[in-house]
Amino acid sequence: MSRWLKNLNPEQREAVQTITGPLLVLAGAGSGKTRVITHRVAHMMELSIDPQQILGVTFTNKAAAEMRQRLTGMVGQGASKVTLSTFHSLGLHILRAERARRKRSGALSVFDTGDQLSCLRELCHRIHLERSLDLGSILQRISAYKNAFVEPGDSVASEDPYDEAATLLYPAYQEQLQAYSAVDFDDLVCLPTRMMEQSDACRHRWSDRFRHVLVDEYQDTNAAQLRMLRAIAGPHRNLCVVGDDDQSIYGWRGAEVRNILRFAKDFPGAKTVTLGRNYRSVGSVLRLAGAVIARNPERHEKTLVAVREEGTPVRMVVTSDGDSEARWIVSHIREALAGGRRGGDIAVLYRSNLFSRELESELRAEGIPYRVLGGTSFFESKEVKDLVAYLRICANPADEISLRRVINAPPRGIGPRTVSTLSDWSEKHQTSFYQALRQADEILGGGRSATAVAGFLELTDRYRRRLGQGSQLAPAARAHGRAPLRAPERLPDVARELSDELGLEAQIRQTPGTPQAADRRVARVRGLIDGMQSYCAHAPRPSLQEYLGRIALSSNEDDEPVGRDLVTLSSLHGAKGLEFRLVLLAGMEEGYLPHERTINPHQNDMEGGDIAEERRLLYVGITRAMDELVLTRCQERMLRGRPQPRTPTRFLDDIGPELLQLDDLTLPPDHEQMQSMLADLIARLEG
DNA sequence: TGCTATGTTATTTTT
DNA sequence: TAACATAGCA
Repeated sequence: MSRWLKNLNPEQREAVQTITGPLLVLAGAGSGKTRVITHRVAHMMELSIDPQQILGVTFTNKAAAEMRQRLTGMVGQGASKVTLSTFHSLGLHILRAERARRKRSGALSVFDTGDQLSCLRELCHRIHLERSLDLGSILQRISAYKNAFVEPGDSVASEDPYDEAATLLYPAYQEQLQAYSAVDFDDLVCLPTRMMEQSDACRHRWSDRFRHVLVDEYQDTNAAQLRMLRAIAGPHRNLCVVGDDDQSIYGWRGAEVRNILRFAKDFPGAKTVTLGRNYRSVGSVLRLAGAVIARNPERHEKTLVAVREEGTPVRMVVTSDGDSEARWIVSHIREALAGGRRGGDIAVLYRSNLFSRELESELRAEGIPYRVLGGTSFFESKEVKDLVAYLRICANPADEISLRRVINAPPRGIGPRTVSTLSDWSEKHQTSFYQALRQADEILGGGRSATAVAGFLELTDRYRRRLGQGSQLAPAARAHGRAPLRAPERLPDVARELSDELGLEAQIRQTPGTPQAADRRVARVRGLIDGMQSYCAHAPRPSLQEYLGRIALSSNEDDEPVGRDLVTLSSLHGAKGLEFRLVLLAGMEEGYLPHERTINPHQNDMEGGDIAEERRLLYVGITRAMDELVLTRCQERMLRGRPQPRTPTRFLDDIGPELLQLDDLTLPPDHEQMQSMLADLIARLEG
């Protein structure tokens, strides 16, 4: 027997052993999902399957890195031959490879949401579209069109003003991206998929390259991702997907629970393996989870069986207001720490990141070290984006969004007037904004701003050359061998000098705000450069192109060191895939879970709120707990500066005292409690 | 050009 | 309440 089949339960072994044909692994929370994936890959390698032909797809870099680490621990360096990547970096890889084949080697900018919004804002401005429309809602619709493979220009019949705006803007937006040599996150999945669907040769290149495909968190895939998988795995059908429909919490982002519910229909002959034993949580936690999720319709029917002991009962603690709730949570954490629990074993989870503030100040006051998952990402901070924009301009001068972003940052006398003159000219002459900058002198008729533009171009040209990015701008020179490219200098050195020349740090210190805030921002700039340093040290063939693609697709938590003693604060979404000895779920109230906006959706929200998804969110939260779970809620909470009465979440209606031990701190203590308090007091006085 | 005053609006956010 | 954006003013 292959050594990777030992120490697995029968279902896990079944999943690991099934290596050909479509396979659906329904992996309930805590049922050893990652174990199955890594063992399955190791087992395949044991059977002499070429690791280079194995592809593992995840949603986050973190998950991919974790999987790589576990696999390396099992099979050693052979693990590095397996492709473990996110959907988006896989898409970028395919896109680049296919473009290289077609001799289109120019750079690509990867637009994040901020870049997309800037692009849309510019378009709306240009066509004088009503400014009152919320751009995010339009973008959401464009994203939905893309993922449904609606072509730009296809009409979508709808009366909804947002649908109309999106239909109008979608073609213009897509044209704009093309002109910028840019792709957005959706394109990273859709464009390679379309290439594979339209060309048998292309499709077979990739399905031959990856003859075994595994997908993690399949319940979170959207329609385009399904099509991508179909293209790659269609020919050989060696597709194993792992997921749990009960943990689908990204429907609002286009994830289709349907994908996992209908896997057997999409891939006929698929085998299904259900992992139903939970190794994570004590019985009391698991029974509550089961009771909560059982009331959702449309799911793969399954009951998780506890392997562990019953444990202590789950508590519901009720306090009078938000303040006392936060205080109670922190005091409970303090007790747990005093009782020997490590900070790293404790998490407080909440529906909305807003909640972290109250907890943070309370934790700080108590001197308890913590970390906050989520929030604004490192790469979304202004100072980092600015410096990155310069690098993006070096790699891709067509990237108008980056050009506009920093053309006057730091201020160099190129105001909005100048920018719009140049922009109008480029539009009128059907050329790029960059070309307009090149001809600024004639367009503006000389003058101060023309000189400033020339200075800006001189600066970016100089750094572009230093980074060895000049080739696409001067192909002729290269062909004649007249200007041999100097070996590019090291990226971090150049970036540091760029930052110095721009005076970024001095500028940060000048902008209003506390000195600590300025310190943090300066530290982020330095952190960015340090990141380049370590990228250049570790990447096999470092390049500016690759580096930019990487940071565009990376989140802040990717290589964050995890302190063993830090209490974790996280949104329920951010906690998926994690586990903690002690979990506190805060704000178990109507309007908060389910969220107000799910109960009463805005009229510009794309689809009605999905209450079932909110229930799954609670389920995800509950199932993070290993040993102890405490739910909290309060009776009145400050909302938008006003105190609001709060009622308990509907998801815990009819859940009996055998599942949930109610602890209402707003009631006067009863006789028994009074006695124990007195006993405590006496003991303390005597001790 | 840059600052201040005022108004507006509050999810979740793997990439 | 607090953060952010925009408008209007100096």
